Amino acid sequence: MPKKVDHDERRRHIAEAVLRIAGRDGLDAATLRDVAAEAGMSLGAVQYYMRTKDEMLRYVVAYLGEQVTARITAGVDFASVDVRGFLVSMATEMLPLDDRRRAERRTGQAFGARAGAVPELAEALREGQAWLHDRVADLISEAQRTGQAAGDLDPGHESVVFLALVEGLTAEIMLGLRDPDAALAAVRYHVGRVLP
Amino acid sequence: MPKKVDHDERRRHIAEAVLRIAGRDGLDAATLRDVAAEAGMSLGAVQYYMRTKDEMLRYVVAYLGEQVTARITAGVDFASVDVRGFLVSMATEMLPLDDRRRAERRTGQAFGARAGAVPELAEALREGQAWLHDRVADLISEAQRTGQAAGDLDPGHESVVFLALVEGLTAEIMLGLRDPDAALAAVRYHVGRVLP
Amino acid sequence: MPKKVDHDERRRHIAEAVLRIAGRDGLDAATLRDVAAEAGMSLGAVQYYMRTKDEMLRYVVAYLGEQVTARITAGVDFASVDVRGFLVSMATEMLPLDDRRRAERRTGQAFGARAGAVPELAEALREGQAWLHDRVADLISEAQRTGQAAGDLDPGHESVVFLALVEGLTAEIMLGLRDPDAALAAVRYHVGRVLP
Amino acid sequence: MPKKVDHDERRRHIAEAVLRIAGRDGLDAATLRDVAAEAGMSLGAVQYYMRTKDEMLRYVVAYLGEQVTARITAGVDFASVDVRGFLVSMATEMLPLDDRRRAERRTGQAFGARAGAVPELAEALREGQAWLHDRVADLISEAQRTGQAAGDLDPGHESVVFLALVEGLTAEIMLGLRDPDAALAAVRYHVGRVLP
DNA sequence: ACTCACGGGACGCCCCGTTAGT
DNA sequence: ACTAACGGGGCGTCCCGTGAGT
Repeated sequence: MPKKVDHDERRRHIAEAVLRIAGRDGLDAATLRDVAAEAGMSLGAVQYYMRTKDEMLRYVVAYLGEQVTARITAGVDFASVDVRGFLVSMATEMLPLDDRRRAERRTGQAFGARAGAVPELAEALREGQAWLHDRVADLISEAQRTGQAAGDLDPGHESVVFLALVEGLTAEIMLGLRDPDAALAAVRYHVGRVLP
Repeated sequence: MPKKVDHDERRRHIAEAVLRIAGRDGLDAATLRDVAAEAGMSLGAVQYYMRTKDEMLRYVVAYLGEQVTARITAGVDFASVDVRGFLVSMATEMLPLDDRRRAERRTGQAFGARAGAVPELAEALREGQAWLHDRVADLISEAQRTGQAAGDLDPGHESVVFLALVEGLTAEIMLGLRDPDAALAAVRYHVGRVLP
Repeated sequence: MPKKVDHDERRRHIAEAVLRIAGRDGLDAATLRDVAAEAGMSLGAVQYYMRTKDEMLRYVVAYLGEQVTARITAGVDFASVDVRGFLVSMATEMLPLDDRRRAERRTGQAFGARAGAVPELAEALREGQAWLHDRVADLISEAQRTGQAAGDLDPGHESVVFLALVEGLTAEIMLGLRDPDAALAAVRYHVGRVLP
Repeated sequence: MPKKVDHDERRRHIAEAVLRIAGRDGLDAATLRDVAAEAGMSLGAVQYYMRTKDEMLRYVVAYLGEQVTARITAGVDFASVDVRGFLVSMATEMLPLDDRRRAERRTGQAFGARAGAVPELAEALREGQAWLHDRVADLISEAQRTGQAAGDLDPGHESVVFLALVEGLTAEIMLGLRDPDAALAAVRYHVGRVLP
């Protein structure tokens, strides 16, 4: 009976190490060697679980996607009747307001920049985004039915605008162009105007 | 004085080469050697004009900023009374709707991702953004004075929202999450609601 | 544990390659690539054992020191009562009288020249020299006790003079200013006058 | 009538710059660029006077030789009847007891180390050394005639020993193995024993 | 007499991937 | 399941020499 190891647990462990490094020094600094060191294992071991660096990166995007959607769906109550509050708390979950989320977003952006060269990386992101879009659009429709929103709103467009707004603010925060509080205020302002 | 050469012309020439490469294969592919090849000159020559890769990158960000602002200010009429049209055409200039702009934005995003690790790179980006913000806010105030916009709008917040929206849509287009026409439609929709 | 290799054996192997190159074409010619070629291994392998060129150089100085002291202590009998013979054979071991020793001294001098710019290199040299000094001084004291040397000799000064003499002759031989036989004759003459 | 320039004056100016750099950071740091900067002229100008780096180095050795012999012969009185005092003051002139001499010797040693690879560099050094040897030997013979020295001294050997001693002490001082005062004391001790 | 522009050739460092070996 | 040893390739930097141009 050989030493049994939970392969996926090891993989997640490695992914976390990547996230920590990428959040600290940028994704470029995530050398296999450094990842191994950060994960407290040998270079060979890392390569045993992820045969190549590219495979590791792909795993990390997938892992990242899971994490993020899990967090978003966990923090908010989709059945809520308070659509306004819902959207604001959703934005709160998505914006890089603490270190953990900063690291995630930082890594996410790095992947985004790299996605042009490695197209398959984008796939995972696409799915999550589409799912979110539908969620938000549904909610706005719901709000119209319950009278929380004006009837002439276009749920699809509003959803696009809302998500792009959060995305854009995220990017700006990451660059230090916008401070987190101002970003949150902008979200509240926008939501307030859409759903008075 | 011997063979006089327009240094800044050479620098721009190199920057264009960087932009071409980065737009095609990502900023990571912008090796000094490849840049030299793309620019049709020797590695030594490139380094004669940009002593260091970092210096080159800094030059490219600055150059990129100039280009973008130049394009925006050129395509639109600041004295225009049609604020709505103005904002839409501004967004049209900023979104990656053609190859040239795709390449620019791609590079811009890559710089953004790198700015976390090389903080000084962020500075140039910051300035451009601040300038844009003020421009947009001013215009909205103007629109309020001429009655094009409702008096209860907050120009500052609206400016933040508008720019973040464009930024976010840009990112989504780049990732293939959103198609360009949908993005443009979303902008039109948003502007239409703010300035009816 | 996999393919076990005697690390220190490999390091010595590399050091020997450095010595060969430095003895032939000067220490400046000891490029990592050339060292690898001379050692019959890949550049990557060399760097696996010496992470940095500086580390390599430091190892070589240490190795050189060991070699020289080993040779000196091996060739002579410290318990010998013939102090005169001892000093002469010591000088014989130190002077660059054959190719091997020429190479060693050549490298040693190169390190000396470099030690000004890289102070930490000097440390290893210092130790060896101090050790030699004490050895010689002790022996002269011993000679005084056994009546082989005049009582008014100052062992410390004599030791300094003796070692500097050998050092100086070495330098002169290396430059072709003095031929080896003349140097040896000068040593014999000097020792003969001090210990008649 | 073209701008007349004293070519040799310029060359000396450059050589001084080399000496300053080499004395400060080692001869390896004497890049053409750095030399030009140190000399306060353009890289092209330096290369106009010394077509190649090798030529520059050769000039510097020659210049160094002149300087050193000039200093030695200037500081001492060859006609002196006090041979003991003469030798001590000669050593005083040769040992690296102040910054200027340290720099000179440092450079000299660097050239020595390089002389193996560039044999022609050694030639200049050889001549000076031979001349010194004869001078010292003559003086010791003179001392024997005037009764200052024992008759059984071998002037040739004593000269070799004396010069090698100074040379060796110089090297040791440069490495920080010996402090200058101790070196001077050793010289005095040695001379005192040879010429009581 | 002096300069600018340029070419080309290293060099040290770093990193990834693979395989022989437990 | 995990590791040590290695190969090979590439990147940024630096530096020297040359020659066209005042």
